[in-house]
Amino acid sequence: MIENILAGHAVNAVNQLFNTQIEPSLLAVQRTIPAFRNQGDFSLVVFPLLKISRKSPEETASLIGNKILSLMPEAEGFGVVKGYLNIRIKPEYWMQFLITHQNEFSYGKSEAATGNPVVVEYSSPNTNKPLHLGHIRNNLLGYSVSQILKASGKNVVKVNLVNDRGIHICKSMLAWKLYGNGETPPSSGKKGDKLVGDFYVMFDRKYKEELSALMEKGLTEEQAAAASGLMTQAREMLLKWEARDEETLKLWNTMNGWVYEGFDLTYKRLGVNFDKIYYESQTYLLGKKIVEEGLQSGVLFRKEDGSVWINLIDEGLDEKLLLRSDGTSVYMTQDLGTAQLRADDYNPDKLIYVVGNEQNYHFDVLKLIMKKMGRAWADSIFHLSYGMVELPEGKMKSREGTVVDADDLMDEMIATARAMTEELGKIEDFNSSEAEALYNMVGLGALKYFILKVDPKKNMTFNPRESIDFNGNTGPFIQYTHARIRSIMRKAGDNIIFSGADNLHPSESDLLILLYQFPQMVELAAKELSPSIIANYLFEVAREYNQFYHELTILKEENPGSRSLRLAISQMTSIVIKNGMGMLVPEDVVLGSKKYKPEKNIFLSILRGGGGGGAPPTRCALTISS
RNA sequence: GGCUCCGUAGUUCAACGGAUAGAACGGAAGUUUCCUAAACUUUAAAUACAGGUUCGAUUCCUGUCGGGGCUACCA
Repeated sequence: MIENILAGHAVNAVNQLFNTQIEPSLLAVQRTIPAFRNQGDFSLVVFPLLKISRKSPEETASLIGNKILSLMPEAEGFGVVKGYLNIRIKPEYWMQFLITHQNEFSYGKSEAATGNPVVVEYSSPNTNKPLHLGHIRNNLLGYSVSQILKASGKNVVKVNLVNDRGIHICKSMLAWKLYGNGETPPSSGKKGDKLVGDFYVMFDRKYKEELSALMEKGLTEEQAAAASGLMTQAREMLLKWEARDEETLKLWNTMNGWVYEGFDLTYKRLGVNFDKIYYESQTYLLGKKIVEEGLQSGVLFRKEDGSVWINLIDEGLDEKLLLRSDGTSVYMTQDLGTAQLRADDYNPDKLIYVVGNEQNYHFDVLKLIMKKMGRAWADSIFHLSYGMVELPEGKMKSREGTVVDADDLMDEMIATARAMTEELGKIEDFNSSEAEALYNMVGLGALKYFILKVDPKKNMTFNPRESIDFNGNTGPFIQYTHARIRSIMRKAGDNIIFSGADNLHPSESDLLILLYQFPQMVELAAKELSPSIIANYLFEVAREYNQFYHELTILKEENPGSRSLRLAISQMTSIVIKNGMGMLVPEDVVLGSKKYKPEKNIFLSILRGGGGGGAPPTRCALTISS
């Protein structure tokens, strides 16, 4: 890439001028800021070289500039502002780039994957709670990071961890048994996950009623809890489950099945999917074995009451419980087993966990334990920790009933898209299924883009109204730009072949250089595990394209060289938007597939939602505060 | 209290230690006989505070103030 070529020549120039070999890292090559674009395309900061040159910044820059001009065939001129050397690259270089890549439909995406896989865990919700806004961020991040890693040439395995066992699962089962009257998703008309979630809530309500009744009789809260018949029955059910009681297992399978079916629908709409599902019910025993191993090797210790702990005080942390005094496992126990299983299954380069930042401590501890247990792969554990999602009205709180359900939110986004479209009267010639498809694409595209454009590390505010605006840094703005380009390409006909033009307009070269940088952006996003880098880049591409579109005529351009140049740039822009969007979400969900023949209205060109296959899914239980 | 993350225009987001801190929304003012105006152009507006390191700090370090999270034999 040209930045590296330029840096290489700069190193040589310094060597020849000042007889000093410098590290390329000393030289920062960056895109020239717009204010000085009249001088050059890329800039070199020469301040770090002043000690070597022993000359003024301006003089040093001029000397290097002249030397680079003689060394570098791609350079055609330079300008100097203070310590900044601005190098102009020949237009032919950018045209050649366009000639080479104009019809490369996989531009920016690596075709072949190499190396051991990267395992990305995401989603992992609690099967008692339907997915909410917090999960949406988790799912979108996990899916997108996986796509970005793939695009950068990694083998990626997307995995989900299902929290399908434990006392909380028994609570919803018990409530269904006692009060459910045989209700099923079809009989109630509820989604499976919602139905089970309702019984979980019902257990909690009945339990509290029982407690207050007992406390009215004079028991303390603790006594009441111990005397609770409901809780006793739940515990009994857990014991039965662990003892593989047939009837309990049957109910367990049935109700889990309902939840998975419900989650499946939500996953499908979100457009996420998984390569492998891990179930806690299948990993917690392995976790217990690892605890056993740790006890024998002396890494772990047992307290008098029988509970097992690890001492991490020397590491600046605390003592951490790994097994309860009654021998049952805790959250961490199963994670030890799950991590081991993944290491055995894939021998991965990296084990990425997409989990909210409230669990930072948990993953620090997980990594440390594995290290102390002598697992060489412990260092490959990486917690992709993301911030909370808030609403303009404030935080979601389950107690206050302000949790935004994922399905409801998606419905609302689609409804807003409908209302806005109808208000503008844009699609009067659409049939109903086309219109529905459009609302889906715009509504869901808005939601997904808005959430992914923010740096994962940061807390964010999701503003539904703002997200769906066609003006501004939004998904619909990018979708609209893509639709505009497709419209032009359709009118231009199929074979656009650019072979050269007389000159480059600044709008053309700015856009072209931006397109040129796409692969670098993918690399950066993969390195940082940050979809926001791709999202913000795509916005810039779309903005730049709209400017270009407004400023220059394309189809009606009379100069054939310029016309084909602009068409080829348009073509590449649409490829970059399509491939880039595909690294955020399944691209046909937000940009449409080619199956439609959008003759009557170009909005159809962004139509048609596909959606990936879904699969069943704990870690998200606490992304909302309670 | 301890640990940790974060404080950038009115608001929501950007900025490998580099130029005059970018956008978007909202505010103000414009652009349609022309490939989609769900677009484009112009404009006012910000680095919480105090030190330090550096040729250069929004970025790194220290402290203060303000906010989030964690600190369960919950997950």
